Amino acid sequence: MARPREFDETAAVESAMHAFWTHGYEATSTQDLCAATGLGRSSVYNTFTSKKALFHRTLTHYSGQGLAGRKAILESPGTATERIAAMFDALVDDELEHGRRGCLVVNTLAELGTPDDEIGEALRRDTEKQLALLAECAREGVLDGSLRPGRDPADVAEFLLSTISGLRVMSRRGASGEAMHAVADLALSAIAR
Amino acid sequence: MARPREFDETAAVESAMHAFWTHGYEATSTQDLCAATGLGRSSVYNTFTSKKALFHRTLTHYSGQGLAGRKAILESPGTATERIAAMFDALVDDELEHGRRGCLVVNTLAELGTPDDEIGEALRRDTEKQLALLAECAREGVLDGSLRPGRDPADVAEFLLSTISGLRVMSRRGASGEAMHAVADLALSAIAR
DNA sequence: CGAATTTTGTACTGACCGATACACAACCAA
DNA sequence: TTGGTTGTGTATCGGTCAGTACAAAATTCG
Repeated sequence: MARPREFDETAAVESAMHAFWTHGYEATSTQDLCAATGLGRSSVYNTFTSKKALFHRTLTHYSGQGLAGRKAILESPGTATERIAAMFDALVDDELEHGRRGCLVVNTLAELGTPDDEIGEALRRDTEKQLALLAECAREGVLDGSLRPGRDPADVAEFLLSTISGLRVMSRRGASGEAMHAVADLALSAIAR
Repeated sequence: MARPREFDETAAVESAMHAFWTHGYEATSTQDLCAATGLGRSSVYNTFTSKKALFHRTLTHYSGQGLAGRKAILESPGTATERIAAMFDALVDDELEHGRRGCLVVNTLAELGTPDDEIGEALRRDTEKQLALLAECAREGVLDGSLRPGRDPADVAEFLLSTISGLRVMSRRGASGEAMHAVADLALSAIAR
C-alpha cells in the first residue's frame, strides 16, 4: 500500500449528491464538485474517473438511501393505508425541512429523460424497485382490509409513484405544506377503503 | 424602415422550444439553437437578445399554447368528469405521439427549480393559470353532480395538477400508455361521484 | 533508511460556452 | 439615386468547460 486518502469517500459522494441535487447535472461544474467536496481536481478524477461516473455514483447512493428509508416506513407496523399516509407525511416533511430540492431521480428524469447509458439504467432500476415496494404494500392493504380491493396492485403502485413524483414537482415550484398534504389525502382516498 | 426579416419569428420560437424541451435549458447551446432555428448567431441575438431571453420567450409561448389547448378541452360540452378524463386522454396521447418529452414547465421546474427571475415568474404564472382552470372545472363538477362534493376546489385543482405532473414524469421515464391510463383512471376515481 | 506505490496540488490542455464587433447586404423613404 | 436603417454572415472575444500531465508529498514494506 501507499499514501492513504485524506478524505472519506462516502462523505464526498454525499457532498457531490447535494450539489447535483440542487443545481442539476449540467449546471454543476467539476469546479463546483471540487468546492462542494473540498477535494482537489486530482482527487476527484483519481477517485471517481469522470463527472458522469461521479453522478452515477451519486445517483445509486441516493437511490439506495431513499429506498431504504421508504422501505422502513412501508414495512413498519400498522395497516397499509396508515403506512402509505406516513410515507406521504415523511415526503412533505422532508421537502419542507430541506428546501424544496425535490427528488434527485425525478429531477434527473426531467432534465435528461431516460438516457441510453448507465444513468438511464440507474433511473430505471430505482423506478422498478420503488414500484415493487409500493405494489407489495398495495397487496398487503387488500389483505388487511385497509385498501379497496379490485385494483391491480401494479396499477396502484404506479398511481402512488406518480403521486410521489407530482408532490416532488409541487414542492419544487414552492407549493405550501397544506396543499401538498391535501393532495396526498386525496390520493389516499382513491385507494383506501 | 429597412431590411426585412428573412424568417418567421414565431416559427423560430417554436423550433427553439423543441430544442429546449427535449434537451433541457443548460444542455441546449446557442449553437444548437442556431441549428434548430436555421438562423445565424447574429439573427438570434439581434432578435432574442440572449439565450435566457429566448428561453423565456419559448416558455411563455409554450404556456400560452398549452393553456389554450387545455382550456378548450375543459370548457367543452359534457360533465366535468368527462372533460377531465378527456384532458388525461389527450395528455397520454400527446406523450405517446411526440416521444415522451414530458412537459416543458415540469422539466424546467425540475431542472432549475423556481428561480428568482423572469423564468421563475413565468413558471409561477403558468401554474396559477392551470390551477385556476382546474379549480373552475372542479366547481362545475360539483354543480353538475359528476364530482364528489365536500372537497375544496382549490385542493382538487392541486391534486389534478399534481397528477398531470406525475404523468409527465412517468412518460419521461418511459412508462406504457396502459400504465398512464390506469393512473389517470385511479386519480379520477378519487374525485368523481 | 530507501524503494515502491498511491494521493495530492498546480499548471495546463483543447474544446466549447455565451456573447459581440463589424463589414456588408437588403430594404424604404425622399 | 442616395442616405438612413436594419438584418445577416464571419470572425472573434474572454471565460469556462471537462479532463490531463507531472512533480512533490505521504505512506507501507523491505
